[in-house]
Amino acid sequence: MKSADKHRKIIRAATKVFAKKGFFNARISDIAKEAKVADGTIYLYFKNKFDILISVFEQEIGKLIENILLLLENETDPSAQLEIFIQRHLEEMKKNRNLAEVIHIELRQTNKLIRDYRKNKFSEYLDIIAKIILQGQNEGKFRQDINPDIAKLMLFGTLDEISRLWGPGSEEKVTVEDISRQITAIFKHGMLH
Amino acid sequence: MKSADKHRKIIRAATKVFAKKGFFNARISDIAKEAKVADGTIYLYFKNKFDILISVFEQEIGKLIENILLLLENETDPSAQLEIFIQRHLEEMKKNRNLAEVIHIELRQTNKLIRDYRKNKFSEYLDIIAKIILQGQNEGKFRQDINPDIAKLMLFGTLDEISRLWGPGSEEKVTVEDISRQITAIFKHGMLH
DNA sequence: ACCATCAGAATGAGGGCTCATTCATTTCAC
DNA sequence: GTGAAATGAATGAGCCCTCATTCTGATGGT
Repeated sequence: MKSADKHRKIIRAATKVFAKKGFFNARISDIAKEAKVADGTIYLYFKNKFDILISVFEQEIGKLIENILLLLENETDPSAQLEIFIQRHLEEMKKNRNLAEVIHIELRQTNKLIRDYRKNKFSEYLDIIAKIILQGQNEGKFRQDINPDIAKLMLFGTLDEISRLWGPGSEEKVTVEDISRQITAIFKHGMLH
Repeated sequence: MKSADKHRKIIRAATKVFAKKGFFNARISDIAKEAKVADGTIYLYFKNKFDILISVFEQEIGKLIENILLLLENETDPSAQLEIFIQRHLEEMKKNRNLAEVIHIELRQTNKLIRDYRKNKFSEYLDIIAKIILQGQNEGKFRQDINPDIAKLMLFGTLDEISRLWGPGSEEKVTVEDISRQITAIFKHGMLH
């Protein structure tokens, strides 16, 4: 039986290998070895190397989207929702470094190839932010002159860059809470006195 | 004579090719063809393919640093300096898409390889931001509880993500001025009313 | 002015290696 | 016993870099 279990096992292995070596330096045999299957087996579950990357991303970001949406349900204030989003994203990136690396490096490296795909799953993630901001504007809590589509990119860019703090070769002891607080503060109130 | 001219020519060609295809998909022969030299000639000027990337990055970001520092000299107010930085960065990325792509993709893709280098040249760029913020704090204009090293990452992350708006496959008509104004506003005053 | 000599710049064909992918064979589940 | 699943050795396409060779133009001897 082609098991969903094995499918997952390969994805998990691939995430690890991609994170460690980058897509282009990752060998199929590395992934196979990590997943404890034969090279050929991978091709029973995936079309090609690139298809593995897509699947990794879909799987991981999908889980994150679900998780965040669930958390947001219990909170109606857009300002608080923003804080939740920020904290949850950073938490996940700190915990799941492999995902952070894959988003950080691979999402960009393969930008040109992945674009169509990105239009689906990744923008779904970004749109969570945009919706929160729009909601805030409708409730008169956020400034009207902000373009949610710009702001969502600002926030994601911020988070993505910040999450490198927990990447390899960083001795940072900064906590997610501290950073979340700071980012949230700047986004809400700005840097000026 | 090994001419500096040819060196530049190869760098220019490489920038173009890297931007278009990404580092790993760029062929030495592509670069050679674009530069109108023989494949072998490239190895008279560069150690290897990766060395070309380093040089491209060094060259381009170096010019940008010089240029921005010059502009900042004429302005003492940190708040205005921030605005200048933001606008100049985005202007450059819009004008010089090749550089934008190289920063965007390669800086990340080759993160692991380039790290030593990054500690030098790239952080020099980031430190311009940090210094402005510190200055603002010393003058009592920016909030004291902001960590300049976090804020610099926020701003760079923001700008880097935003500059994708002018990347290939975007029909955006947004102007640099509009976006600069918006980003500056959020950074200074935040999103709340 | 002319040519011989030469240093070193430029060339580009192809060696040699690295993988992504395939497929003949084996193993396994029922 | 049969067909699906798994295997991993074999394949071959692709490309970085080398190096034997050619080209260029500067120098100096006559």
